[in-house]
Amino acid sequence: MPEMPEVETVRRGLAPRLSGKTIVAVDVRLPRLIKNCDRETFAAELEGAAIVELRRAGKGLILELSGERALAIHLRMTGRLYLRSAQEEEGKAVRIVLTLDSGERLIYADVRTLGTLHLVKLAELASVSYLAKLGPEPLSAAFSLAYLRKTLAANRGRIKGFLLDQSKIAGLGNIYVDEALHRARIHPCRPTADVTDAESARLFAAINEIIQTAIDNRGTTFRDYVDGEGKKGNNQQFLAVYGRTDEPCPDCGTMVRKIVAAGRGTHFCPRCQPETGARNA
DNA sequence: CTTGGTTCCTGCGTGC
DNA sequence: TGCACGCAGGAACCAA
Repeated sequence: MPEMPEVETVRRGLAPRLSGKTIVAVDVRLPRLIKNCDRETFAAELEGAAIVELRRAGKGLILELSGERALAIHLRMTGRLYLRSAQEEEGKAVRIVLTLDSGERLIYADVRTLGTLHLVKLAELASVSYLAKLGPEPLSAAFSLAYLRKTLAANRGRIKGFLLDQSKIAGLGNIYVDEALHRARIHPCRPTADVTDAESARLFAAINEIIQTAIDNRGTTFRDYVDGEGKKGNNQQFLAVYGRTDEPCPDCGTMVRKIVAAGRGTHFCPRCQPETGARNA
């Protein structure tokens, strides 16, 4: 499940290897992944296009092309974007292949086929729904403690759903939300409006630390994620609660519990993250 | 306006 | 050993 650190790792790996190359052939094997045009238009517009750069916005990848075009790619759950030489095997569940003038192939693979591709004019990138309403990103200047406090106070839901909402904070997904809440010692079902100043300060630091560590470790491979070279991440060994149901909390030894919150599997330590939140005040 | 529930999709783990 | 079933979850969509 690629979140911001995984998508950023893919971007960093691929960007220097894609810049300046030209797409010479397009092989669309699953057209339904292309959301805003048919496969013929997709192929016709991409063939001959040069790659200017690869950018990222939240969990989205944006391949900026010559001719004021852009290809927006969202990996969703099991999407993979990686480069293969002409000789290498293409891998499994390959859905779209872009062959470059170097002979390399930029491969989009996706087991569960929930990923999306939008080919748009550069000026119309904001019309891609998931790019239109992104909040500030962790580690950016726009993501400040003041912003977090103000937005938490204005929201009426619970903290787990709030942190998953890309319009509030861009780039967090289920793994890093659980990890950040654990580090901040906040119960996932806590109403956002009840979060104290001390807790919001802990949460602010936790989000930035968790995301920075995950980027440093080239992302978390829980099941499917691989980087632009097809390699797994290293961050999974540093997870405290995600995927560790009934294992001891690394901080206190209490067994990690799993519940459903905001419709997602949610992992937390009942001792470090008590329901009231008053214990650590 | 907000927020919660449902749906999409397929491989894998579980249990009988 | 084989098979049915539930689960994984980001975002669109709909309903209240």
